[in-house]
Amino acid sequence: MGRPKSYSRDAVVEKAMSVFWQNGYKATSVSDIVRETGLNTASMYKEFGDKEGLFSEALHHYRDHIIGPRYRILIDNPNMSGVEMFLRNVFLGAAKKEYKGCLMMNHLAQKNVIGPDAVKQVGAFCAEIESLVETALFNAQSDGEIGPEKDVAQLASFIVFCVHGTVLYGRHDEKKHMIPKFYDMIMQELRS
Amino acid sequence: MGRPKSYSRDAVVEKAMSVFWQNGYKATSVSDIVRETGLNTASMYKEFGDKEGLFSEALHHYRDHIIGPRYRILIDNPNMSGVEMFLRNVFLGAAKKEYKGCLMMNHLAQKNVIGPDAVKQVGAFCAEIESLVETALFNAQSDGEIGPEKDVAQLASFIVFCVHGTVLYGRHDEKKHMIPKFYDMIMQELRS
DNA sequence: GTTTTTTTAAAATAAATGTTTTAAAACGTT
DNA sequence: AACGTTTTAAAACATTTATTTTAAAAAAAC
Repeated sequence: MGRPKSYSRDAVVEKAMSVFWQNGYKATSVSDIVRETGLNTASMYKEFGDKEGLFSEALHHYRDHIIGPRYRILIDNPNMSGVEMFLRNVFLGAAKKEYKGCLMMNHLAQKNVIGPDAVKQVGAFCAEIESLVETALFNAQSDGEIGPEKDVAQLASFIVFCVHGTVLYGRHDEKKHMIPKFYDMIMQELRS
Repeated sequence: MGRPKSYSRDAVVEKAMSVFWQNGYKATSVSDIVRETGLNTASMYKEFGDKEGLFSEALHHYRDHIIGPRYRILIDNPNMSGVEMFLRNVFLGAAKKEYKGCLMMNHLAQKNVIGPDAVKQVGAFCAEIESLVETALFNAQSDGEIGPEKDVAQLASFIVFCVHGTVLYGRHDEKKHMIPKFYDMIMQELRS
């Protein structure tokens, strides 16, 4: 049934994700993408509809393959030790990341530049991760691992902010020394 | 001699800075700028040469009017109390900022998108503020206000990272609760 | 081997964007 | 009021960018 594709959809999406991650949506042209991925322009439109469709796939890929696995540990362990493992993993992993920041968070302030679908996707993602952390903290509170007087929702957003806004967003990756400090700070805050 | 300008250069630069700050260099078109500033296209090219020239002026304005005054306190007091006043000022001021992040830091990872002059400007700015903090910390060390065993250069970059990467970069401005926490964390780190 | 289906390469189109030009309007100077 | 200079408005131009079209190439199905 027809000529087979000469490209791998997954490989294209992954490469496109890298480019979008590196430059941002608006600063990435379709030409950039076809150059970097080797994908043919027509094939790109056939496969993804338009530039935003590909960006949307890139966001999915990011969620499923880059950030998702990091949160997996928190899904499997929605409790204090899950939070601790999650943070240790993220804070240590931050040093070896290729690109800077969180692809989603990087586009959070660009609602007028990325399309409405992407805006929704980013919003849903933020709500999702915050909820994950919140649930784990809530359970930790039930288990008596963090004080009953703590504002769990507030702590959750604080943690998400630190993780995505600062550590994943480590533009200054040469300054790795701050990473264990943030880890200590958060754990101290949780335990105090 | 000749028709006087109907615009104020300063007002134009300030408005342009806002737009660049809000959208980023690449996602801001010259049309956006002339619409927002009311400046005539030809006047813009006469006055600033090209888009990058205007961006460069915007960076200068940001440095001189937005960030500069924040660091003034550190220039006038290159010592421990200067650091403390500076941090308090920045951390409290962060809540009321109109736009998100540091205009310079926002473009740090966009070396291929902004022109070479702007890249230099951003680099110089980063070196400059780091040096300011470092000098103050060095003096604080001489004064015996922070321990002699502290790595002052490391602390300086940590502080700059926190201030610009996190607090000024407060995309999540609804989560203001973390601001005093960062302040406490840094002061505690300095004093411990 | 012909047909059928789909990909691909390259050119074509259309819109946005950066920049320049042209001529008219505005103002100070004489 | 005429002159010289500069701004301004609008159109023109060139380039980039997103998207579509066209026809040739490639492989599967019959």
